[in-house]
Amino acid sequence: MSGAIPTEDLIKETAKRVFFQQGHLKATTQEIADAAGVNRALIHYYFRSRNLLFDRVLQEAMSGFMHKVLSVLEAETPFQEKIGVFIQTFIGMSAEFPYLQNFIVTEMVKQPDKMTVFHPQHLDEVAKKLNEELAQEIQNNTVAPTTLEHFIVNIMSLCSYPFIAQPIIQTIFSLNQAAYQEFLQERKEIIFKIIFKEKS
Amino acid sequence: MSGAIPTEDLIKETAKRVFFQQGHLKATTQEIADAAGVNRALIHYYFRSRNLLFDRVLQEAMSGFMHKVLSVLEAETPFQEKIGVFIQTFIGMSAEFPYLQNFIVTEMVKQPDKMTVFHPQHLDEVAKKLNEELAQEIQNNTVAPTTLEHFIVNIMSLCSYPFIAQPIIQTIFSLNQAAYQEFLQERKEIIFKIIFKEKS
DNA sequence: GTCTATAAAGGGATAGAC
DNA sequence: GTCTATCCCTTTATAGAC
Repeated sequence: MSGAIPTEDLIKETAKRVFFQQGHLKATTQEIADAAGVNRALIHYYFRSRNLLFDRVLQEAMSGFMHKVLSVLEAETPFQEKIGVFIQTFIGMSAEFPYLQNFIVTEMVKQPDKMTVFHPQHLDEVAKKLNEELAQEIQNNTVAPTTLEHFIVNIMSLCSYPFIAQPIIQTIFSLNQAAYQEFLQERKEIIFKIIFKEKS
Repeated sequence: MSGAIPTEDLIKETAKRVFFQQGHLKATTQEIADAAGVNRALIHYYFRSRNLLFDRVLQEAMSGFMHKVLSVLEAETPFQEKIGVFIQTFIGMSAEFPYLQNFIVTEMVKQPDKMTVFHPQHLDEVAKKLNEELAQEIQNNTVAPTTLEHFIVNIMSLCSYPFIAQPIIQTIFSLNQAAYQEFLQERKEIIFKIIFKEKS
């Protein structure tokens, strides 16, 4: 039937789920095959090896993430609004694939060559424009003096770390699953407020 | 000779180095033995299995980290100074074991029961005191209104993430190794400034 | 305590039938 | 395209000599 998902895509989507949603970094081909409801040999038929499947899935996830984030930063909206959407988007995507950030970091330590996706061609002109806008904010005294690098890293840190370190934070503050989800949502506003100074 | 390191400690220290400084999460018993300059069988003689070695080394690292951080927060110094030391300490320890945070998270996803170290007995009273001090800062308008949980998570995020995500950030901003070390040092001041509002 | 040799298990990969 | 059976390699773990 025409509505059925091709086996290749089924395997790929299942792998994404197992890796990035369940956080099962070391999932074997057998486990992925079981989760997809297919025979293990089919993974080798379509992807030749576990590594090639892994790399392709990770590559697609990384470039998808980067693409979405960049498109937000390229938008022709006021700076503060743009950063607000950036925070929303970053947290939203992380909520969908809670372990992706962790995977990226763990993997990129081993294969730094696979990271070109994080520095696309037009990044420099995007940065140039953001730099001008940031300078304006600093002049307006809505942002504490800083560089674009620190400014961006601050936001990424504040958005990303609570997902990466979820089990630790949950334990420290004795938050159950529901409370932690609530906590993460609260952060959208908290982060915006810490980044931009109240006008007084 | 009496100055020699006992083999058991040698293995343990070597494992710490391989795991948390070199970031070799999947290091085999053979690789650890080689790095320590001992025979592989000795690892099993002293620790019985790779898992037990791994767990003990991780446990010690985690409790050491938590202990040091808590002792800073318990100090009888002014709040802002205390938080300043906290930032310095957190970044300092992360610089010594750049991959520890990553290990903890990756591992704690699999064995959440091993995490009791992150919620020691006296944590609640420490939190109570910090809460009062934070309330005072908020009243003084030196900290934007927030909860202690978000306040602490903000600091941990800002300190920890740049280590965890080093390869990504380096790529995005085209920073070489030396530039990145400089960048990390700059953050000590940057983080303090973003946490505490300038008095005006 | 330290070594060598070997067992035992787990998982990736391929051949070949259907 | 999909399955079963099998091979092969890696790595952990143990037995036993020194």
